[in-house]
Amino acid sequence: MQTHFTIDCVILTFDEGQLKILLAERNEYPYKDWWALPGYFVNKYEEMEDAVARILLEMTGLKDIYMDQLAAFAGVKRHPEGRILTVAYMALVQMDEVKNKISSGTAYMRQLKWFPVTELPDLAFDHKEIIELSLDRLKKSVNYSTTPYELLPAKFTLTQLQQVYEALLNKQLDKRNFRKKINNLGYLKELNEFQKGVSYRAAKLYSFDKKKFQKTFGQE
Amino acid sequence: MQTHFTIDCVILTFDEGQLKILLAERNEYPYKDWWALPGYFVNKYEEMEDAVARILLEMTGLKDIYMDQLAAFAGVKRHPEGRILTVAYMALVQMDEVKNKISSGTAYMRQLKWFPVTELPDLAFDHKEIIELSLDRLKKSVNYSTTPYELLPAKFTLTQLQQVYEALLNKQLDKRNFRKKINNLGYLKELNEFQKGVSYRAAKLYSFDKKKFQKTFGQE
DNA sequence: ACAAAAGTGTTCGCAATACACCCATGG
DNA sequence: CCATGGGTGTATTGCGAACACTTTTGT
Repeated sequence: MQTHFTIDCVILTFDEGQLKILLAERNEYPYKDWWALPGYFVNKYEEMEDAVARILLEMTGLKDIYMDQLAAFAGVKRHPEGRILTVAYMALVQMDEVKNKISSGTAYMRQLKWFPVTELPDLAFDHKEIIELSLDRLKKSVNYSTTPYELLPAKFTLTQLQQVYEALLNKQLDKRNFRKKINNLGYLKELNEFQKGVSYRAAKLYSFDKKKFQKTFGQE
Repeated sequence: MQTHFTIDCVILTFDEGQLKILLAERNEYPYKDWWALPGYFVNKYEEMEDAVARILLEMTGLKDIYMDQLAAFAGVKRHPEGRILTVAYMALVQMDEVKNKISSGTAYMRQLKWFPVTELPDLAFDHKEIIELSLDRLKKSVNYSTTPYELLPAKFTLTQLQQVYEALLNKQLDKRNFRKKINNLGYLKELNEFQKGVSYRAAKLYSFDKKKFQKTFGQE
């Protein structure tokens, strides 16, 4: 009547025009040497939310990141020792904020690496399925949530925003239509600042006004 | 590192113009005499999906019903014996098909009863939260899924369909606009049959063409 | 001057909304 | 003949989709 209980973390970011996911190379059986989602066991007297934060920190070095529950996976045959129930959580992070903080503080994995979601390696357990579910969920959330802005730095160009949309929706968008739509959203602030360090016309920077978003959407 | 593991079932139907949920009166501590979602423990070597079907059958007498995973709930303090992780599943059923089959085959609960979701009793554990999550999820699915038709008998009137939409969305809809929209969906079949036993003009019956729905929506 | 990406408007069709009356039936 | 719900159309508005050229900047 009891089961082992783990948390797995789907950590996504946007980098080099692509959605990327953070994977760990396992250093333990089963699936030694395979790539897998960062995850570990929940402690006996630990609240699930606390476990999520702890495991995220131990496995990746990241903290203070909001994680959303995806689903529970509980195949009896997932692991030779018997059922391991895992609850998958998903987080969106900004590459700039995170890239120097990533570190695996555990011997249970050998290294961490970002993979474009379009070029995933073979994955341990049912982790491929978990990732696909998370991408599906994200796709549905693009137009109703803060999803795109969680993947971008605080100041971003409209082209970057469009690339995020395109990566999430997995299709190309028309530039003029996209910008028209974005203009009507009402929760983007046009800054008087421009992109730097590019060898072509610098784009204007925008920021996301979370308060306005919540007012117009009534929470989310 | 191990946890108790249960399944809880959110079973919804549409009856007397209202969304209703099937609840069980507990006959065991903790929360003896409280109303709760039908649910029970998963066996050690049992796949989660099998457990869902078994528990649904044992607790309610229902079988061959598709259940969708909602989420996992795992508060350490939910139960005096320590953590009980529960995975909540949701099903939509048609009252006509189901009303004579409902029976609790377990001493662990005293009776089963349908409650309008707008008039819930006090609930055991965090079951209120689970129900609210399921209603949220349903609301989002109304326009993109077969949700409304799973709650209705095979033949239904447009007014019934509108009532289902209204109950799910929790707001009133305009009759003419609703019917126009429904007409454009393309996956409803107008039958040459009429409502019976009403003391006013009988409404035409319609049926849901699942194949057409899947063709136009590409699965769901 | 060239390469690269920024930025910008119009037209069309569809879908959502608002809104009120007559019709058919059973009792 | 009356009560009850069934059934119907039009005008307006906003949004999504299609579509191509000029401007700015750094090198």
